[in-house]
Amino acid sequence: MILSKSCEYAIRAAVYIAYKSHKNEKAGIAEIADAIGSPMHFTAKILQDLSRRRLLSSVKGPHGGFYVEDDRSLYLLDIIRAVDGNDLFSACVLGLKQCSDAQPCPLHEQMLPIRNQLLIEFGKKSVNELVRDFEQKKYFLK
Amino acid sequence: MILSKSCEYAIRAAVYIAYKSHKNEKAGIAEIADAIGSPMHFTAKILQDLSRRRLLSSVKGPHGGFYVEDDRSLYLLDIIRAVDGNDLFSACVLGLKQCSDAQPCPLHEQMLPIRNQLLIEFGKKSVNELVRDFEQKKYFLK
DNA sequence: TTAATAAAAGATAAATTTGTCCTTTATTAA
DNA sequence: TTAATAAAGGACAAATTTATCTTTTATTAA
Repeated sequence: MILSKSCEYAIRAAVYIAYKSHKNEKAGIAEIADAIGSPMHFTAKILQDLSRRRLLSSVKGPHGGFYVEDDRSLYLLDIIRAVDGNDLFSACVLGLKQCSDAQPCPLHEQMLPIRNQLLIEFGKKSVNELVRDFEQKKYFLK
Repeated sequence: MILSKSCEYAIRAAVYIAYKSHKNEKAGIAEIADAIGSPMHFTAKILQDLSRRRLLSSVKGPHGGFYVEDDRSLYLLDIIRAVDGNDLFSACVLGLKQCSDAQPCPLHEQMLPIRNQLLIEFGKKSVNELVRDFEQKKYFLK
């Protein structure tokens, strides 16, 4: 799998949160988990982590919840890196420690353009863009 | 990570086994694990599975070990599918169950060419090709 | 100021992946 | 035919990922 389950939840939750923020509403964790079909407490942990990393914002208490400051500057790549790290874009596909541009594994060259493409697609895809698609009911989050 | 650890071991082991087969020798599991820097018994399980699936061959007893019938017809894609399944090439990147060509997720279109590229690269890369590189000491297996 | 609310945090557990060890079975060579 | 060898198979354990539940802390509205 390209992304971990945590990362999938993170992205889907971020889209839903941004969607709510668009309507000037915050999203509670129960609502989020329900909306994206994910385990609530597990999702909470992930979002709390994204909150700590300032990719999302949150407030406690009544009328509290998660929200995004600016979904235009929140890109999938940021979420992926925060949750799964950078391995998808840098770790050797064969698991060889020595593998590098200088001492490449036999798949290194072939993987480069693929990884770049992943970087490009995830890097240019903003949460805002996904929200617009979602608002037009182009897809579901679960 | 693109491939599981099991799958990484599988590919590296297959290359080493094919390399030995090239020299008309069989490879024992202790030797293989040593050559590719992997946990021996764990690697054994993986290879036994590949053996059952006829991607590799093996014989027990003295002068036994693993070998390949024809490394020219053994492609990385076969190994990857045997070990990790087809999810890398088909499962929705956001983990959405409903996602399909007919009802695509917002990343579906962008992922298609990337997945195709992966299919192409893994599909055209034979173990034999990696063995030739390995014999020319172009890279190491650990 | 208090009660209600909701995220944060902590502890625990289930599931999966990865890794280890021991016994059994098949094969070979002597 | 026997002893040695090496894969096959089974049971178990560690590590990681995924998931659940409870308590604590911060915030808000009344």
